[in-house]
Amino acid sequence: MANIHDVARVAGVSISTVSYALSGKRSIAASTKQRIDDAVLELDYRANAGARMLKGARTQILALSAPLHAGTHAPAHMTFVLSVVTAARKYDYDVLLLTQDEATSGLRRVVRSSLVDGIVLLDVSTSDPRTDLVRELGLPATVIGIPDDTDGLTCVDLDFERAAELAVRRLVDLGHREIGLIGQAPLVYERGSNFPPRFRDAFLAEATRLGATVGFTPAPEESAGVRAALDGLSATLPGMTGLVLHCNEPVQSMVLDLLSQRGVSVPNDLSVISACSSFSTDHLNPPLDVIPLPADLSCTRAIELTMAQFAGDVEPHVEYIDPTYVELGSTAPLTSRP
Amino acid sequence: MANIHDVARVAGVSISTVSYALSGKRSIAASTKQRIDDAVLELDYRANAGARMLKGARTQILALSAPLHAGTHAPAHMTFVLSVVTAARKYDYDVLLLTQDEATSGLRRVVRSSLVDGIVLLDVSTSDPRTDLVRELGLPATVIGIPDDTDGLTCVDLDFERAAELAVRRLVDLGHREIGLIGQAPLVYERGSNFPPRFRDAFLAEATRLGATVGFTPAPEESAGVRAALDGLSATLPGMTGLVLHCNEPVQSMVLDLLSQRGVSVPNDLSVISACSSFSTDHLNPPLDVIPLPADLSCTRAIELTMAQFAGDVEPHVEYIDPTYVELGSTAPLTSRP
DNA sequence: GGATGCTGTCGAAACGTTTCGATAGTGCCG
DNA sequence: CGGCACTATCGAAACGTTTCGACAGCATCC
Repeated sequence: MANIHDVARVAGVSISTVSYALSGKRSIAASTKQRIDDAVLELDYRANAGARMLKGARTQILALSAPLHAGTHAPAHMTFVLSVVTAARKYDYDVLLLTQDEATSGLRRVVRSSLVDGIVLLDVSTSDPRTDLVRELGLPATVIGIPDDTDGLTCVDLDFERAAELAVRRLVDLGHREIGLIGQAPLVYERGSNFPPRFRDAFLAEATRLGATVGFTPAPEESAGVRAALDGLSATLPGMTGLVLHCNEPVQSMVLDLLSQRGVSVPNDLSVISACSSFSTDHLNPPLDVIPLPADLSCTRAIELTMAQFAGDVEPHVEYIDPTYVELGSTAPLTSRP
Repeated sequence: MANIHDVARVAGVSISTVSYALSGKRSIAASTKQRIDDAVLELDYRANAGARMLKGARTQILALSAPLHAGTHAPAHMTFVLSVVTAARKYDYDVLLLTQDEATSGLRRVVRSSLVDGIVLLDVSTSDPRTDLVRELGLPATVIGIPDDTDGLTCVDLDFERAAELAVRRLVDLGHREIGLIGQAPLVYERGSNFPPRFRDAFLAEATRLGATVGFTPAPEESAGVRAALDGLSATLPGMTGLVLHCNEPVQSMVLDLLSQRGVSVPNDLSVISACSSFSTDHLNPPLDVIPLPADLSCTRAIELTMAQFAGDVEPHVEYIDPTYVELGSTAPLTSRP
C-alpha cells in the first residue's frame, strides 16, 4: 500500500511537504500542491490510520455504546445507531460499535488504548453505570437520553415533558376532556429507561392542570393485551374521546386495528395522537397526528456536541430538543353526539 | 496515559521484555512476568492502539458493512449487527460500523488506510457492488448471504433451500396437501435480496415434487393487506390446511390475529409454521413451530471464517448452515372433518 | 545595502509498539 | 574445562505520520 514516501517521491518533494499540502496547515505553492494531488490520486494514497493515531493524538473514531435492552424497540434503536454513524461521518469520524455485554469494560478498553477520541452513549437508564465510567474516563462524551444524575455530563434528548404537554394541549384545545394514554411496555418502566416516566408524568401533570381526566395503561405485549388495555381505559374513562399513544409501532397498529374492528372511527369518535414515534405514521390507517422522535436530530446534535468538546468550547450541560406537532388528520374537535 | 516505558520502569526491565511478557512470544522468567503483570495492573496499562496497528500490521478491527434497506426487518438486522460484534469480541476484535450511504466508499476508505484487518458484509443482494469491491480490495472478508456470483468470495448463510424443504416435508408428512406460503414484502423481492426467492423457489419445487398444491403471496404492508393476502390464498387453495410464514414478525402476529378472529383454530383447522424467523415464536398465540434463522450461528461462523482467512488456512467457498425444526405445537396431522 | 519579514520547502525528531539479533548467564556433555 | 544449547533479557531498528525549527530565496523598508 502506498505511503507518504511514495507520494513524496512521485511528486518530487519531501514528505513533510506532502503532509502540509494534505493537511493545509502551511501554505504550499499551487504548482506543488497540484503535483502532490496528482500523485495521491495516482497511487490511491490514504494516510495510514495507525500512524496518524500514533502521532496525531486524534484517532478519528468514536465509540458508540448501544446496548439493546429487552423491551427497547429494535427498529428505533437501529435508527439511532445508523443516525449516529451518519452524523459522525460528516465530521470524518468513524464509529466503533460496543454492545451490551461489554458495556463498561469495552468502553474502558477502547479508551485506555487510545482507540477512540470520544464516546456516545445510547439508551441510558435513570441510573446507568456507563455514566460514572464516562465521568471517570474524562473523554469527550455525549449521552443521548437524560440520566438522573447529569452532573458533569453532556446530554441531549427530545424534550419529552414538552412533547407530553403538546399532546395534551392539542386534545384539550379541541375540547376533549377524557384522555387516555397507552405507554411503553411495563418492562421499559421497570428497567429504568428515563423517558417513559418523564413523558407519562408530564402528561398526567399537564392534563390535571388543564382540567382533563386521564387514564394510563402501559403497552401490552401482544394483541390479546391490546384488547384488555383498551377495555381498561374505557372502564376508567367511559367518555374517552382522546387517546395518546406513547408506544412502539406494532402496538400502534394493533390499537388502530382493534378500533376499526369495533367500529370506532378516528377521528370522528376518537382523536388519536402518536407521541414520540421514531417512524412516520403515513402508512397507518388513518395516518396519525404525530410528535416525532427525531433520531437524526438528536444524533446529529450529539455528534456536534462531541465535536465541540474536542474544540473545548462547550461545558457539560443538558440540551433538550423541541418537539413539533405534525397534523395528519387523526384529531378533530369534540362534537356532541347522540 | 501509561505507556510501555512506564511499565518497564516500574517493573525494572526493558520495554522489549515487557512486550514479550505480554505477548508471550518469548519465554520470560516467572518472577519477571509477575512484576510486569503487577506494573500493568497498577498503571492500568493498555497498549496504544495506534502504535500497535502501525508496527504490528494487525489493527484488531473489522469493518461491518450493514446497510439498512427499506423492507428489511430492522430488529432482525439489529440482531445480526450485534451478533457480529459479539462474535468478533471473542477474538479480541472490535467492529467499525459502516452504513448505507458509505457502502463502497467507506469500505474503500477504511481498507486503504489500513484501519481494518477484515470485512464482514451483511444483507447482500443478488448483485451487490460491495462484492466486487471486496474482490478488488483483496482483504479477508466474509459475506453473510449468498450473492449470485460467489466467485472468490467466502459466504455463509442459512440453507434456505433445505429450510423450505423441511417446512414442506413436515406438512406433507402430516398429510397436508394444500399448502400456502406467505413470503416477504414485494419490495424485498424487487430489491434483489437473495434469500426470499431462494426460499420461495425451493418451497414450490419441493411441494411439487411431493405432490402438494401450493399457493404463494408476498407479505402485505399492513393489516388490511393481511386480510387480502389470506383471502387470496383461500381462493387459490380452498382446501388449504397448511400455511408457512416466511415473513417478518409483525406480519406473523397479524396473520394469527386474523385467523383467530375468523375462528380458524391452529393447529386443528390449520397447521402453521414460521420459517426462518430471527425471533422466538414463544410469545405468539399459539407459539408457532419454527425453523429459526440463527443470527448468532451465521455471525459466529462468519467471524470464524474471517479469522481463518487471517491464518491463511481457508479458501474462498460457500458454506450453508443446516436448518433445524423446532416443534411448538402449531402443526397437527390432517384429520378429515365434517 | 544591511536588516526584516514572508513564502515555500526540507530535515529530523517524536509518537509507542513489535521484533530481530545480540549477549550474558547457566547447566550439561564429552 | 572448552564447547554447546538453552533461557532470560536487552538494545535498536522499523512502522508512517505530524510537526517543530531551520533556511533559502525574494521582496520590502529605512
